[in-house]
Amino acid sequence: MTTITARERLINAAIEAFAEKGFAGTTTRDIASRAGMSPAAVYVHHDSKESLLFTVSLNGHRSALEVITSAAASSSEPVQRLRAMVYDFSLWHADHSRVGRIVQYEYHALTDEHRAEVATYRRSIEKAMQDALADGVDQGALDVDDVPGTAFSLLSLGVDLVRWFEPGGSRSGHELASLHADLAVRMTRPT
Amino acid sequence: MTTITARERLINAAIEAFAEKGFAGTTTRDIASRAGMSPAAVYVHHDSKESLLFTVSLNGHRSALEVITSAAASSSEPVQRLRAMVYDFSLWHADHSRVGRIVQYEYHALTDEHRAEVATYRRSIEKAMQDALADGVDQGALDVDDVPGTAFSLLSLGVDLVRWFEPGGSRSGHELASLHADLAVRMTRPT
DNA sequence: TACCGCCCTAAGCGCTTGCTTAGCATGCAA
DNA sequence: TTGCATGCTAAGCAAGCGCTTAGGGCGGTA
Repeated sequence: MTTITARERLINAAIEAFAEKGFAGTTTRDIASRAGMSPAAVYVHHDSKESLLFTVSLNGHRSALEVITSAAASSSEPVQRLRAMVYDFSLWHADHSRVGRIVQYEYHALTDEHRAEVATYRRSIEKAMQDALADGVDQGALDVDDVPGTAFSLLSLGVDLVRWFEPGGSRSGHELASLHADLAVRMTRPT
Repeated sequence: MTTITARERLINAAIEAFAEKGFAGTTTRDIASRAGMSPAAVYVHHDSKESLLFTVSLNGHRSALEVITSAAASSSEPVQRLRAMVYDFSLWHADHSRVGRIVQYEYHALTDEHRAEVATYRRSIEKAMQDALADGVDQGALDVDDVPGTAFSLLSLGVDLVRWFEPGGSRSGHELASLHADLAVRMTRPT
């Protein structure tokens, strides 16, 4: 059986609140009441509002990196691998649009130290996509003029989902992930 | 000669502040001091903090719509027109990354009435891109499976620039706009 | 000199903020 | 029964918030 600790309940409450109102627009009282606790309870389990943000952001970055890394390892055939990476990365952003919104839009609200720590994950994500494109070009399976720029653009498609995606909307996460994967193949298809 | 009124100075200060710290994270005292005025001066020229945001957001939406509309009118040849639209839209987001950030990320901070007003501009922008793709398909010059989805994805490339673009960075707005235009052509190229 | 209209500010009001402090209830060990 | 650790809260502090009020300074007209 899974027990949710008070600490985790507060983290889940913070995810809801930060995604809905932004970090600066969220009060610690709001987080506490979403978790069904008193305002002081936040500080029993967490150091500060910013450390709650860091926890959410760090977990989110780790999760996103893991998704794209395991997609990269799923195949050695360049087109199939690219498909899997774009599909899974976009699907992650649809399935975790609230965490994703915090990861992307509250990045600047982290302290300098915390932002630096999280930045290493971002670079790893970019590198994974660049490596997949470069390898595909080397193997002659993909045609890409600007590897870093194309890699960044492919990630942008997924990241931008968090700006507007809502579960239950007119398009499912799977549909959007398929669309992005198709576009990725078109973008890198040899003539 | 161009005179900048106190009202405009406050708007420019608000653009700086909102883009840097977000709407909720910005104080009216910060806006006033950036404009070299006292805190009370904000309310001499503007009704509220939110009405300042609305002014910035509305101007930004109008400007972006104008850019993509005139690009759409620049050519009747589908590939050239698509290139122009993607290029200009992305370049606008690079050149106006601070206003663009406010337009995109503070959309939810508007009042319901103001958000509804601004939403009409967003729909017009999406429609312009969809129409350009649909017309290109009709003329047989473009191959697009999912017109609304592809249109949205092309706009995403430009919009996502505001998340990270800084003038003086490693890539210029023109370089990024060229990249996006190239990718757009690849995405819609017939086999 | 007297007056007006325009811009702007000093001061502050009522409220909310992140966070702290002091202490209470519960359960377990001896 | 006593002692103590654990997990929480009531109350509140200093600071900062959006916004208002009352009035000062100044250029132009007469």
